[in-house]
Amino acid sequence: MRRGEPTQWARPLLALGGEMEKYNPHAIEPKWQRYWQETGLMKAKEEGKKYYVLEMFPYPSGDLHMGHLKNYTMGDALARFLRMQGYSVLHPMGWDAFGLPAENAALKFGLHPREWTYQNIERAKTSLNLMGILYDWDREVTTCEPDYYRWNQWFFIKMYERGLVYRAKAEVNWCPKCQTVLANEQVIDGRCWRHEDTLVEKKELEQWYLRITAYAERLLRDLDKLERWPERVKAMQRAWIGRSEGAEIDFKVKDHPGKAIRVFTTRPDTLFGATFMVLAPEHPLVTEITSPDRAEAVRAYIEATRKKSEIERQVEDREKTGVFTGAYAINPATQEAIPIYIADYVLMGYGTGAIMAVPAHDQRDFEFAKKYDLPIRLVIRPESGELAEPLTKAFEGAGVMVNSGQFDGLPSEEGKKKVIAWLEAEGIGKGTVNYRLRDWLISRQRYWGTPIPMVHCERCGVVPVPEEELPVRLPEIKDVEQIRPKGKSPLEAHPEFIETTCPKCGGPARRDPDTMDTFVDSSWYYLRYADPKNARLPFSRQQADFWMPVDQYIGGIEHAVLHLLYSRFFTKVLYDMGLVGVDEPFEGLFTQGMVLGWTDYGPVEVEGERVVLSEEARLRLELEVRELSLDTLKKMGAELKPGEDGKMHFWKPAVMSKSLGNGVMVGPFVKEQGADIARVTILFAAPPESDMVWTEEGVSGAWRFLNRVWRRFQEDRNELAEVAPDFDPDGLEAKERELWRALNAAIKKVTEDTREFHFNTAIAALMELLNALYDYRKTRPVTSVYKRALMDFLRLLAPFAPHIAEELWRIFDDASVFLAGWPEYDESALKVDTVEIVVQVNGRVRGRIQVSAEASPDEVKAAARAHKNVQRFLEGKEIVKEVYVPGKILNLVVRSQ
RNA sequence: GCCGGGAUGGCGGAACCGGUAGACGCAACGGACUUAAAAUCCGUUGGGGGAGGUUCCCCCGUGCGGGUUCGAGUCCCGCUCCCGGCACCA
Repeated sequence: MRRGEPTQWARPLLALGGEMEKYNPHAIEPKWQRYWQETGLMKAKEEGKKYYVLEMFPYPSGDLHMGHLKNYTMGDALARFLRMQGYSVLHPMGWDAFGLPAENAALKFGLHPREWTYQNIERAKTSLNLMGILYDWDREVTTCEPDYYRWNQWFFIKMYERGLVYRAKAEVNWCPKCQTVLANEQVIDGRCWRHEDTLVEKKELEQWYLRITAYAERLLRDLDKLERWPERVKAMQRAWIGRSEGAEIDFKVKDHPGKAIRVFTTRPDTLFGATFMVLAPEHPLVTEITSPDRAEAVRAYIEATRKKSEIERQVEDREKTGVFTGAYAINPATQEAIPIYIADYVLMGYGTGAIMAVPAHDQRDFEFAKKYDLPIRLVIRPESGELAEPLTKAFEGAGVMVNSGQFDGLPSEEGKKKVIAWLEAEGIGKGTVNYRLRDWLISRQRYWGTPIPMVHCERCGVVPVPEEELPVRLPEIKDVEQIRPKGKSPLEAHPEFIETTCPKCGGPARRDPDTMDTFVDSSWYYLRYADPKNARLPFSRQQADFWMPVDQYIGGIEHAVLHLLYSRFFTKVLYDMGLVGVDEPFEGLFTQGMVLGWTDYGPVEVEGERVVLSEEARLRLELEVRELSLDTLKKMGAELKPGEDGKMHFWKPAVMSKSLGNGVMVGPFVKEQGADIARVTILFAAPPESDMVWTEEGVSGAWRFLNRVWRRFQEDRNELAEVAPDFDPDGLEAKERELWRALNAAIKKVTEDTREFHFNTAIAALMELLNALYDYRKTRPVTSVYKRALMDFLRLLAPFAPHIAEELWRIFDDASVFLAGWPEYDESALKVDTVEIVVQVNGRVRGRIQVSAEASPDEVKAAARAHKNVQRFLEGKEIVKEVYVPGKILNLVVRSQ
């Protein structure tokens, strides 16, 4: 029965009579967890061949569920595997401890954000330990500690000195829920990245920026170096950086001598077709050039634009609107006066905030021209054929230039270059590259973050805090009310913090009241792990050089253009500063799928083929309709199952989350089932990169597998003591040889699959080997090969189910299985005496023959022709071709005689 | 619209470089054990058909339509649908 109650997966452990010990994870797991910590199994040492395994560090949110643990489980399996292979492994963990939830919780419970954070860290750590996930805790990094955030401040000042930090007044994104500004990357579809339901507002504020745009080209270009990154993450970063090549062209404004408007275009070849110009309503020149008779209309339009949300402005297929400013620009190619409009389809945030409109060759301009009856001039014709005029839509493709004076007849690609050369010669434009990427706004009007180490002095202006005075500590709070967001920085309310003296002139000055975006914290934490206790520097070059880059980074896709872009930027800056020797932080990136849980969406009534949703179910599913067909239900991946009340409910897998209440919590699960079972369930259910549904059936499968492992060893325990695992592979009898081959095949498969992150197939290979071990023991006694196979099996199992492997390893050895090395396979053992050759006639399987592995092609062909069923298909035919793939297949191509 | 990734049994998924499609697991069914159930063990399981003493044979089958090849889940061309990202970006 699949039920909602928390004991759904409770199941009694194997109860067998007699002297055999039953598999009891609860009895063995805590013991080994303590043992690994005490013996320092995962202590990283700077010696030998290094491998840096890292999972994205979490925001500490307390008790963890299986959805949180997937990437840590994978990282742990990989780290243990590499450790056994003899690598010097760095596998650290830390906490992205600054941020809003701590403040919100503080306000809700009247608890200091620090206390709340540290309580959560303790609980999260407990969950990780319960799962047997091992870290080098000596390297733990917690970003809310002054020892850590002082280096955020240090980097900020260093970047300031290099011109990479600046303060600017601009229209910024404001989240009314967070009560703070956000960076561009943190606005998703016009909404706050933390609050899907909250539209971001625009505010004009003076804020701190990091000049990430200075690195746009390198951030884009170096993506090509990242061979072990998923294509889609690279695609997302490329799209975000948004490079486009074109030209900037100055258009003089008629009757405004000396005034010019610069536009950006990717199609300089269409310059002769520019019949009007459009400015973004926010463009700074708008008020200057607007003629008095148009002033009122222009003012009204600007006002209307400002009221529209970003969302409204971005809706596709919205009818173009705009107003004429009364001013004219001079097309530098044709010398024609062309009207200047303002329209909200031109955005101030891209290019120069102004465009030359070429209605014949840009669909947006075309629509605008149609609506306002502006001239449409064809300046590109297709390579072949003619365009029928009047046009019904813009021709945006490449072609040949026409109506373009001296450029007529040039192919448009070549024309672009020629027009740019002409513009440059005339001094009225130049070829440029434009990026969509904007500078990173890092000021936040919140308490729980890194104070910005800047001082505002009336006499000296903005002055950085001297290095030796770092860290600038957050002021202590006496009352949580002091951190309540009021639309400006809570730190403003702390005079003992704000009021200071100017480092330059010693006069009275004020500290900057904002804190940094927490993405600054996570942009370099992986470097701190290399040297976490350094009090002199963020990390030593030497230690960083030993461990960097991160060889395998594991995390969610949601950070594709947030954390992963910021971290690449930071690493490049640090590289330029000579602090690290690598300019890319993460050599390999793996984005894991999510964990879904079966979720009860509420009761339904079934009426024949139709399912009538209750109000509760309809609301929770966010559906408009009241009923569904059984077919639709199936397509949604949903099922009808009883809920806790015994009535029919609508169930569907959904991402595990606190709000849906569908998370399988680590603590209770491990207590009732065990950590190894949880680990195998997670790793076996689906390929690691895909989403997996956590099911009771999956748990049963893992439980049965580990139980079978346990029993195999327990049943043979006594006999195993009697034999040594040494033998001559050439002296084995048939059944032994088969087992020996199966063992070596498994070693090969598990080794390769684990290295390539195919944990599901690695575990499948272990299951196959276990089946072979059972099969062998049906008819044969405990022998040396068998013992060897059992020992190697445990070593192969250890990364995935470490506790049971460590426990059973004690049958053979007093030392840890993780110090026993990784088994190597013997290629010669994979050979078989006889092979099965598939015999095809005209590509269709007609028989299988057993031949010696050394059989010559002629022998195989003879044997194939002798095969009874094959003969049937050869009868009366002539063999015209024989294709033989040694050891695999023989295809006889025949034709009727 | 553009970009990226997919589509294989009842289900999750395997299949190296083009060479036995469906590994491994789940579910289901049949049997053994048991007073009974659970657990465990053994067997069957892509669809259809045929012969039959263990077993064997034929046809169809990897989203759809073509192609290349002795041979295609895999390569090529043209589609459909699904998931994700971007999207008035000049």
